[in-house]
Amino acid sequence: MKLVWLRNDLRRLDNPALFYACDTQAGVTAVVTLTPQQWQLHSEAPARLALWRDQLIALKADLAELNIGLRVLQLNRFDQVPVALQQLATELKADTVYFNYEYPLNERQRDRQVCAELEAAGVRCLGYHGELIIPPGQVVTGQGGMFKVFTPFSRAWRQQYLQQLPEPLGMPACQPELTPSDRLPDDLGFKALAAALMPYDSQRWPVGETAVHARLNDFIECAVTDYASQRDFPAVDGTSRLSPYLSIGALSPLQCLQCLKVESGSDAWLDSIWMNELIWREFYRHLLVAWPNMSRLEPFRPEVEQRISWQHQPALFDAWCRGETGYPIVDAAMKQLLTTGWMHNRLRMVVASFLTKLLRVDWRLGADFFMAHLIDADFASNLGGWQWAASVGADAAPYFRIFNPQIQSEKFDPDGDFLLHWLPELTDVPRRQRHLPGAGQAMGRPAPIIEYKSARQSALDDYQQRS
DNA sequence: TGTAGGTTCGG
DNA sequence: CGAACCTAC
Repeated sequence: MKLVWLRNDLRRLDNPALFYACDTQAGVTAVVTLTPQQWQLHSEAPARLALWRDQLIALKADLAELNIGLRVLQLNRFDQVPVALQQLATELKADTVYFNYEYPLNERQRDRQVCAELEAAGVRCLGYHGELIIPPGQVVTGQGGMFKVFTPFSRAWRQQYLQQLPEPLGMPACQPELTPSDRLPDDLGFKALAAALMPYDSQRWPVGETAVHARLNDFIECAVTDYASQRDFPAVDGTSRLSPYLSIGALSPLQCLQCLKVESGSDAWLDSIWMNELIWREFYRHLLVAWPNMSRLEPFRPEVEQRISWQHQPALFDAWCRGETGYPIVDAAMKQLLTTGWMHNRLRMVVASFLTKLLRVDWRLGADFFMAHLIDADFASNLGGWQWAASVGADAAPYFRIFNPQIQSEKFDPDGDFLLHWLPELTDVPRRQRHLPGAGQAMGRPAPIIEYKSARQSALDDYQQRS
């Protein structure tokens, strides 16, 4: 018997752990570990957990077609996982546990402890890099170190990719006999965890193999060519909207790239801007592995952060969290996040720049807030993005890159469609004035919590200061 | 994956 | 007077 420990890899196709477990036809049981207390410590977003649950429910049925049963271990913290898995392996007489690596420090430590426990009990542990296209450590500089800048990393990454030409794995082999699942209600026992979950728009984020692959194909066939011109407009559905699926592993990045490559029918996919987004994801994961302090919330460039005096003003942070800064584009973006669990990528940059540069609130608070709310929350990409915005990351934005919320709004939501959708109070404000800080105050919108010009100047003075 | 403030050029 | 371009932050 083989055990497959599923985590954020809820898919049958191109799942190395699952594929190789099924290879031997020795009988396979899948297992998940529920650790609500750990989720809380990690600020796991309730919408993301609900998506994960629903994808797991769909996957359970798909696994049954391969004669693979599902066991659910109800635990609390990571430190309870080793013994629980060892006991299950013993009960099922499993000789091997398969899983796909996760890269944050706590997860890696958990996996090390699990493997130690299992191996002490005579059970083999096999890990795979199913979450990445190219495994960590395989894209390095001439000196053998990790790239600190994206562009050369991207060049080396493409070279590596063309050399190896990895192909996604197919459907795992069907097992001789259905292994028994836990007897669980239809919701797999998640009812007890209701407090940790939040409903999300299941029309926008359908789960299950068919729906997820339909979404991928639809994007690649219809939208990827317009991606470069459309992706920056929050009122337009111009992004792939695949990130939640990548986050829970309903899709692998290799499947995304393969789909792009096959559909393009030429070498055009090599120039696709969208491919860059997949490579950014690889970049930040490689970085997380090469540099453990990233998991500990250390900035990549402490010498820059040292110059910054974070303002500890809870009232300002709270106003940002609630979407009541008085800056329409910032507030509309935050309301989109609070209501739907998702925020358009351009707006993530706008609100992150606003929080770190204009309010000068520590980027860690923003990063934690995003983790707690985003349906596509991703530890590595989130840290990378926030450090980028705060100018303390690898290949960070220059410190003087400060977004002007009003200009961003006028440029990327020229008709104010996005603003109106989330801030209907602005309906009667003349079109041109909707972008202004303080717009709609007569209709109950908040006054601006900071004055842009002076806040920008303070940030410049702060970041610029010689040490 | 920026902005401000300048200059130049054409209508 | 605005668009286009340049440069420092």
